[in-house]
Amino acid sequence: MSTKRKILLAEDDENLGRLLSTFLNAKGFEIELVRNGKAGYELFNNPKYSFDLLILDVMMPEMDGFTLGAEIRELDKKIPFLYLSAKSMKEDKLKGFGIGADDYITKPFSMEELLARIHVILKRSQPEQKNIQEKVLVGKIAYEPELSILHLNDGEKKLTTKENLLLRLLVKNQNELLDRQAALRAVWGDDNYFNGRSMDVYIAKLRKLLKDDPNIEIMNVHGIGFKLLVKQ
Amino acid sequence: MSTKRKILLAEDDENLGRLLSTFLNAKGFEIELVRNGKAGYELFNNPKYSFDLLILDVMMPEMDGFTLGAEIRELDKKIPFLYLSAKSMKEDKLKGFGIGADDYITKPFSMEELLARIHVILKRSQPEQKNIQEKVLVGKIAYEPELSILHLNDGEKKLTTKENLLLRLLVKNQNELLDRQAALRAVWGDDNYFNGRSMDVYIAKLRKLLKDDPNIEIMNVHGIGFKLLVKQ
DNA sequence: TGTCCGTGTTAAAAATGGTTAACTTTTCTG
DNA sequence: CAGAAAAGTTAACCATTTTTAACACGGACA
Repeated sequence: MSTKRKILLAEDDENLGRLLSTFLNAKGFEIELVRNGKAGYELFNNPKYSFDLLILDVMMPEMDGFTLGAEIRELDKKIPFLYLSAKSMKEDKLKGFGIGADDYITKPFSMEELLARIHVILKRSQPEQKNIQEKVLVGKIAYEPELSILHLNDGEKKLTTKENLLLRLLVKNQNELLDRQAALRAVWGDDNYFNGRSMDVYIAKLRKLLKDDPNIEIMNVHGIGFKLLVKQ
Repeated sequence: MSTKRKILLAEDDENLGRLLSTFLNAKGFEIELVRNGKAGYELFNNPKYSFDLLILDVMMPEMDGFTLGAEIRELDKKIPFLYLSAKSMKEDKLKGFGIGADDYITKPFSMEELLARIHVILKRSQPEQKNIQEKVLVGKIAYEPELSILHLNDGEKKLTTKENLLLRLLVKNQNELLDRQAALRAVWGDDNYFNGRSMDVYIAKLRKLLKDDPNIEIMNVHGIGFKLLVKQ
């Protein structure tokens, strides 16, 4: 659905840099790591790159984080950035916020807290383009997940909540395996036997609906899950 | 230019409450102070008030800050709130962010830092000014929640108390899910069976009124709640 | 090759929701 | 204060959605 968020990480401590980079990568972000302020500025300025968020260490060689943040803020009034710093004094924090930072995290911190704070910032800074209009094409069939509508040959079909949740998952994993248990937890909240049977019923319903396009098939992978196949 | 920002402060510590209240007041905010979670919920829910930001203590009598935050988040997906807490453990912070808080500040903290963080939050959450104003446009229909008036094609319609409370909630969560139980508690005070049926009756009434604009739809999410869809 | 387990399918049961109208309570007004 | 009007609740009935049951089938594997 949504593309990967890109983060510019400026951190001179090799270990911390690698650690953060790996962690955030595993959490679904794309990370560019630089080791000093100057490199950070140049990468930010490089038109080949564009970022959703910057994470800046305060104490760095070449150019410190405060200076870097200030220069970047002059170039871009909106781009969110946060500071990581061992400097926990009130004055430093206020300086950071004064420059226009969105957060100021003092070391040591937990990775999870950093992640939570990143999510807060991204949530608030994304233009909240509620894409209610969004239409996806599944083979020849138009599908509007937000509105739970499937455009079939003989008119629109309004999907029920469960039909919609399940189809959305399948579509998200188009041509890839959708794990049975994962789907159950996502749609039914729990993967017990009865919910499993319920899901099988819904798979049958969706198959009937999707018969509209002969190139679509919901394939079962015995004991593992389902795969929404869209040929050619 | 812009009117004073309104903050709901829920803090049971008399001293801290007074201190914060005075400080933020001096900084140009309008503060409503309550001394426990229940009072906070009621004030937030009171249609005579509307806030730009909530500051919640975590440990409070009657209803703790985590519960309060969670209940409020069900009623309003957008309103920013932050926690103040003596609990500095990672798990508590993550719980706070998990509920949907915009920040989690551990005591003791400096007033200036709090102020800086408030500004960050307000800066980022301003654009989409979702807070209900004098007049809101729901699709093509003008709605004045303060006056309980809906401007329809064939003149004004004065809403009843319940109609207005329910519509106001739906509008606040435009295009997002409004949880059934949360709505019941907010409008009827209790989510028993009969109130549920009553609400269904009111949903029907609102649907009839909103038929004026064919792009508006109150969608049911089976067993979960309702969603006011405004297509465009 | 027979037996288990997971899946396909259909039908019926159960739960939830939509709507209308009767009924009760509250508010207004002469 | 009585009666009417408005608001809100409950009841009844029907529709839709979801779950459960029943039976059939087919692949995996001893």
